[in-house]
Amino acid sequence: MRRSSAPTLNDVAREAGVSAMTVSVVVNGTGSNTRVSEDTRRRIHAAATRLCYRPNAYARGLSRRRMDTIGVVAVVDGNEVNLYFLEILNGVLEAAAERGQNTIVFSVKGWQPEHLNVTQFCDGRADGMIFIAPNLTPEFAEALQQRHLPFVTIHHGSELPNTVNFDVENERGAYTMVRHLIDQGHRRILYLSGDADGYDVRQRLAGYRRAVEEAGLPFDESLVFPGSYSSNSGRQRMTQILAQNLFGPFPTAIFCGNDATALGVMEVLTENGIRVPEDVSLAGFDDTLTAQIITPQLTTMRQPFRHMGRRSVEVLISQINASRGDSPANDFQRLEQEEGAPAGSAYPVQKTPDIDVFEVELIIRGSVGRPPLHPFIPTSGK
Amino acid sequence: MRRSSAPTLNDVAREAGVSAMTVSVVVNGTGSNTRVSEDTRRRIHAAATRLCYRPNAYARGLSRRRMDTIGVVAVVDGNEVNLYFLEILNGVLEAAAERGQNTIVFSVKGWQPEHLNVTQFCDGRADGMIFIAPNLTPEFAEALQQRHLPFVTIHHGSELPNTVNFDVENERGAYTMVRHLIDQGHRRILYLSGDADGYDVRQRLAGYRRAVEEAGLPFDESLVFPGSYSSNSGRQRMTQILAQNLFGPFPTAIFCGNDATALGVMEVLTENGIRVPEDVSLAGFDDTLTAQIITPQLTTMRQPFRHMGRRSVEVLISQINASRGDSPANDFQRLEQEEGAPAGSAYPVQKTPDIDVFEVELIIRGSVGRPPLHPFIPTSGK
DNA sequence: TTAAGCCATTCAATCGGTTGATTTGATTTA
DNA sequence: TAAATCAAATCAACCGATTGAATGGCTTAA
Repeated sequence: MRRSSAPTLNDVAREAGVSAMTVSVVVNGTGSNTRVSEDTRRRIHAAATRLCYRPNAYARGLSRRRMDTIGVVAVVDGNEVNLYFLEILNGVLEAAAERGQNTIVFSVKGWQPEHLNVTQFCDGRADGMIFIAPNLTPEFAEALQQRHLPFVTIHHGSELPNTVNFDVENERGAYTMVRHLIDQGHRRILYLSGDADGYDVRQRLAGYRRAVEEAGLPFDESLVFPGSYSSNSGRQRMTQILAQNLFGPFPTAIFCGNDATALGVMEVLTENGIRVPEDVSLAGFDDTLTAQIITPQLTTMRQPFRHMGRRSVEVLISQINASRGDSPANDFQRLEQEEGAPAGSAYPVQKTPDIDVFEVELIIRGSVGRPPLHPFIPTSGK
Repeated sequence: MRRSSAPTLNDVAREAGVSAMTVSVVVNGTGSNTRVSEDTRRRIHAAATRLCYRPNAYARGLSRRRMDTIGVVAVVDGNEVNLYFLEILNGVLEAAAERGQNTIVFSVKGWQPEHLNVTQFCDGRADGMIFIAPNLTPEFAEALQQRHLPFVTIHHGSELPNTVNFDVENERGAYTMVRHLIDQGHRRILYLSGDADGYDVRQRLAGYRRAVEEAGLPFDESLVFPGSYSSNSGRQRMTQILAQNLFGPFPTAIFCGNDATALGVMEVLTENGIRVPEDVSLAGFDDTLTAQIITPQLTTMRQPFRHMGRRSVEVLISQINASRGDSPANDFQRLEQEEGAPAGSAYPVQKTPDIDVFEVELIIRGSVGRPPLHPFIPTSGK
């Protein structure tokens, strides 16, 4: 019984009156110089078009031992969507498509190490992996390396041996923001930080501290509230802070470790009739899309998410290429992306990228102003 | 030269001192009853664990002729990210993972029909496709069907032959919202609609009209502004409206065809010192995450995005199963998802889903209030 | 004792391609 | 005219699995 679905190499061969191998050669442009006569080539192309032939990606990948596919690990985690994940993913999708690479999204429930079974990424589906904001153990990284699966990380929490990680200037970012707040006249700056054992969290805290101390202000630990980088966490902590009036005079500015937190804080402030920035200034970190949507718009540090996604693809691909010794691309891929790069040059092959720390940019919007003459006094919930 | 990377079936077989076929049988639990002796089984499992064996997904897919993978088409389109896409994708990822299905995201630059090359989805990578908010021509759908590639659409713009489409009650949604506005006392309701030739756009407009006419108000076409469903479009049109003062008395309420538009409108209103909802009420449609983030929070119609994503996976899978006659799942998949469903029951196989129109829900928040006593009078830009 | 039956395992073909080596036949060179 | 050269196409093995049919050893019934 003939298969009902897609036409195969053999169907095309039959249709064109040649053998399957010839078709393969034509389709892939292998040794395109003189191997196949112009006439045959035309016949085959005609047959392929007539049958709407498309090579089976998996069969091809199997024999070539390369899938031209990169994997991205997505966290499916409760209900809160990580906005920045989408922005990075966008960059990844774009860059991958430009290079004729496919993208496959692996979904993982939560980033707890126990959920991260190395082998689930090692089934040949992807030539390499991008882990976004993961919580990988060194053992995990080692296991991947042992399986010869190239990978890069974005926003990885700590340093991993022999691993390319893309991150931003966390310390300088936080420093710059706090410096900005201080320049505006703020002296008591609350800091809603992230999970205490995160790498970036520590870096940003360090930036906060440096800015404060550099300005000759005391570093007051009671102004720092660790939590998680989510709007929920921001909401909870802010509520608690207002209710319990945990410290002396109310701060004139609140710096949040990321935008999501700031959004949660903003909600609570608004609910309590505390105006931003008249009563208290608010700053975030990330510049996710929502930052410019809320009112007032959020002053924040911009992370070049899309760019990071793109860059991680580039580096990953060169890593993949380095781990074998060949060049990519074939007729079909080329055909489908005429636009874009000249496509003549091979990809740069470089072991280690020169850039893996991206600059952040201070985005000044309406949520930060000068401190009020008389700092806000919460009506204690007590 | 031995391959450096992943161990294969043969490696395991050698390690366990049996043939590859036996390993295959053990690994897949095929005819698990009595075919393989307990002892051999144990030896094989041991060997597999020792070698960290994981079956190559593609080789397996090739011989099985099923990849256990569903494809989702993502639009990589300029800079504006479709928030709702992520929300649907989340549901898809979740539901797919629960069923041991993988998800592969295809990226397409824009939804113009000319970008939609049918064959790009027909390379065997996915067993079926989910198209989100596509602009598919009937020819395209037909081509897919001809290639026997099961697919479903979400928010498809028009009716396609023999195609399952998931959508929401567009007409009733718009009707309900406008009704709500009228109930609040509004009489002049501006409607910022979407692209005129969209299906849902027409439906929502119909709902708007019905509500207006049912209330005995005249349907005034000069109050309807078509555009695109983006925040940019909302910004532009609102700016224009304010500048040109295009109609008589300023409306007391603005209904936007989707949340993104409403966000753009909100920005412009705020910039111009027009207060929401004191001066004008504002309503959206979608209930994306941002709706509850902005201040004031947006009154909107909730679409069950995640649920739609989940449901589309279910239906797609049953369509895939129907298009062959078999049952899915294997040892590895089962092993990796112990939690979740009892996994005992087969998937329901049904040709046509009974539900493909989802209910929307009126979410009342702060952006809608009673109309002002004296409607706002814009200071004409002229 | 022999045929039948059952277990446990292996054979061999297949999925849809790729690729280095090889065949075929025509043309050129010695 | 035989040998060497070269273009055009094919052979056959392989990628890593799956699967229906076949094998061999052993037990049980006739």
